[in-house]
This record gives sequence, C-alpha cells and structure tokens, in this order.
Amino acid sequence: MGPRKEDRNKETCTASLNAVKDALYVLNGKWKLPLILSLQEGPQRFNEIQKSLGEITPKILSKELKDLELNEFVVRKVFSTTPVTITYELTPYSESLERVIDELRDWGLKHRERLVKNRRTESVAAEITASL
Amino acid sequence: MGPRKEDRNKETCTASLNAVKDALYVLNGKWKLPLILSLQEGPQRFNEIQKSLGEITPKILSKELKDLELNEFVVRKVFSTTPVTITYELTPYSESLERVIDELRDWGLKHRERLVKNRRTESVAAEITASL
DNA sequence: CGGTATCCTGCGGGATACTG
DNA sequence: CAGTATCCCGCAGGATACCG
Repeated sequence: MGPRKEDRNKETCTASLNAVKDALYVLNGKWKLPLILSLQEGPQRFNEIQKSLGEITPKILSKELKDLELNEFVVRKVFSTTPVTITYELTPYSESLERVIDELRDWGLKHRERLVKNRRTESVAAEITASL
Repeated sequence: MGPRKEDRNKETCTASLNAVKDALYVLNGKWKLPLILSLQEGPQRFNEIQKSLGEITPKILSKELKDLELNEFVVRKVFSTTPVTITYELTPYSESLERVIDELRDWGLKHRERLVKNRRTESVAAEITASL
C-alpha cells in the first residue's frame, strides 16, 4: 500500500519546494549572477574578475568562485607558466542555466512594467470590503 | 548617434541582470515560496496560514503577506461579518509565476541528481593542471 | 599575482509580549 | 482573531591587512 492521496500531494509539494530552493540557492547572493555573466565574456583571471566586478573583495570572490566550482559551473585551470597563471571559465554545464535565467529575466521585465503601470492607475482599490 | 556597440551590450547585460534580480527578489527569503504554495490550496485566514506553515511568527507572516500584496500576488479581503473575517488569497496574476517556478523546479531536480551522481564517480579530477 | 586571516557591521529573521 | 511593538541574534558580506 502506498501513502494516501493527500499525503502524496503534500510530499510532492514539499519535494518541488526543495527543488526550487536548490535552484534559488545556486543563483542567490549578491555576486553569483554578476560573476556568471562576467565569465560569459570568456575565461578570466582572478584579478581581472575582481576589476570587472568593481568592488568585490578577494575573500568574497574566492568564496563565490568555490561555490560555483562545487556546482560545476566554473572550472579553475592552472597553467604552468612562470609565474603560474590561473584562469576561471564557465563549463558547458553552466549553459543549462540559460533557460532558467532567461525565464527569470523575461518574467522580471514584465513584472516591473506591470508594477510601474499600476502605480499610475492607482489601483489600490485592491482592498475590497466585501459586505455579506 | 546611439551608444557604441560594446556599451549597448554592457547596458543590455546589466538590464537583464536587474530583471533577473527583480525576479529573484520576489521569490527570495525563507517564507515567500512556502506561503504561495500554501495559498494555492485556497484562501486562508491569518491564523490558518500561521498553523499551516508551522513556526512562522506573526510579525514575519504579516510582513511577508504585505510584500506579496505589493507585488500583487495576494489580495487581502475583509468580510464584514461579526467579528470581521479576513482572508488572503492568490490573485490571477500570481499564476504568471507558475512558469518560472516550474522551470526552477525542473532545473533544481536535475541539478541535484547531477551532483549526487558526480559525488559517486569522484569527478574531482576537474582541477586540470594544463602544462604548456 | 592569487589568494588567507581577522575583525566588524547590517539586516533578515526570530522570541516574547501586548492590543483593538 | 489579526495583527504591532520591542528586543535580540546569526550570518552573509565587507574592510583591512598579510602571505607564498
């Protein structure tokens, strides 16, 4: 015997919740997205990234890069030049993010338009006082 | 004369970045998603939501609901019963989130699978030492 | 150049108590 | 019942300095 219908639904529900949270977690924080977008221009070295992002401190950059490595969006490559050269570049797998990011971007654009429009039309009649 | 090509690209780029951030902002935080999922079961009253979410405090719940109202995902309805009854329910507009959430969920599921699989195959050979 | 090590701060979120 | 008011804490993220 399997679980009852309501239980299955509840489980399915919290399962999706966790999946969504996983996805959000990956993109979350102040620097993940700027970092990915920056690396889409091509491989870069630590200090190059730091400059292109503006005000990020090395500690944070280091941590963010490690996170992205763990999630396999980024590879750290060590070249035995003298002195040693290190680059970070996006993996092919990182391309799987594009669909998600596109979807988020499209939705984000529409949402902002919508909010701006509604500020004008003063649709704050939203608070209905439904008399019975 | 318009801006140079590189500038346009940069602007387009930061524009999408902001759009994505808008979208993420809307779903972010500990409670937004659980709250939306809970309200998908139908309209609920303040205390009902509180119970169904488990450990959320009234202050936080109040704040989250206001956020969702501002973004027009939720309507607060006041019924003039005695005593007054108040419900919160999802708006039709909140359905526009479904595509985004589905996309995030699908990606999240695959990503987790992938990570689990790769932990096993011990693919930490990812750190290449490319000699020149 | 490519990072660590320490210290510090703001703020998202919580505990608890109170109110119309 | 449907919230506000106060106080509080952990932790992401930052400033600054230092290291191989």
